[in-house]
Amino acid sequence: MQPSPRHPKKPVRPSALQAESLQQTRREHASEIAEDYVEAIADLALAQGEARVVDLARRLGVTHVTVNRTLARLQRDGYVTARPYRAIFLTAQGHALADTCQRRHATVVSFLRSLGIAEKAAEIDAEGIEHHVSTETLAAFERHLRRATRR
Amino acid sequence: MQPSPRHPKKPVRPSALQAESLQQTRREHASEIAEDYVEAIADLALAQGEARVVDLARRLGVTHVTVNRTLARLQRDGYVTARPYRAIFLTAQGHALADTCQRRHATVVSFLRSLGIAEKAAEIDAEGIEHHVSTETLAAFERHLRRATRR
DNA sequence: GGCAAAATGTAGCACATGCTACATATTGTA
DNA sequence: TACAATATGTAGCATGTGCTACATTTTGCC
Ligand SMILES: [Mn+2]
Ligand SMILES: [Mn+2]
Ligand SMILES: [Mn+2]
Ligand SMILES: [Mn+2]
Repeated sequence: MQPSPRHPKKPVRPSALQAESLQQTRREHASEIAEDYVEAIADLALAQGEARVVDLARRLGVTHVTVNRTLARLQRDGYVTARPYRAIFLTAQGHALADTCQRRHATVVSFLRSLGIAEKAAEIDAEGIEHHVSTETLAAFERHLRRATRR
Repeated sequence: MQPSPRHPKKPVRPSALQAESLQQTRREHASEIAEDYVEAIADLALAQGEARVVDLARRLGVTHVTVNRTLARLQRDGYVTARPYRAIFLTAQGHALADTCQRRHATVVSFLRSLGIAEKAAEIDAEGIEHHVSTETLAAFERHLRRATRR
């Protein structure tokens, strides 16, 4: 122990709440890659009928090796089906997640745009922010958009 | 190659932009832990005069082992000074980062609160969102706050 | 001063997520 | 149909970030 704290123990933020917040953030990070992948797969399936490893690599900004290993995880976790040298398809679970994520992504981008943020910055920031937006916050974003639109 | 795409190649989002966004998000994740640590160290230094490993562990919701290894990285990267069995202190570089992060954290929380989000949810979401807020978006949040306050 | 409790340090494991280099399969086309 | 280009797969490396179990040091207190 150290001698004398200059101030009585009065943490600016309660440790318990910050610990809880950070743990939540870590959980969100763990599911984040799955979310971005299923979103990209759904996009590609819509745009060109199917998603190939090489498309995903280009889209996600990683090598095909990384895509491959991640797809194995997604398959293990029930989000996609994939056979060697074939296209990748979403399971029902994957589709459900993709829908949720696409909708949430669009909402976050629109919300940022409504604050006057430029298209490109809105896209870039949304890609990170989207994974940390709770149901309550998403609802607040939608509420704000409805208000901004009505005017 | 696969036979015939049902639609002409018209990706919903351009691959290049999404790749760039995701790469930016990954870069932000790489600096995120450093940001949360220096913020916590600054908080603790203010509240009780110094930051100890055990305080950080409680605060960050991880074991003291994780704190230890992370502190080695922060030391390597010039954010903190630490000697065995002693308290941890921020370098000038660490202080600068902590100030920026504390200010940004406070802005994000206030912004979410101004949208009607409850205290706890605002804290939790802000802990993740803060690391993905660009200068432009932070400015927009501040602008919005000034407007909301003035009324 | 000495001892028990607390704090700190370290060894070693697991998993995620990126990479390069190289091997194999598929496909478009000459 | 063969072959070159493209796509896909795999081995092996690095780093980050979490953990448990155990060793060592420091500290509060009798
Ligand atoms: Mn994203
Ligand atoms: Mn994040
Ligand atoms: Mn944070
Ligand atoms: Mn923070």
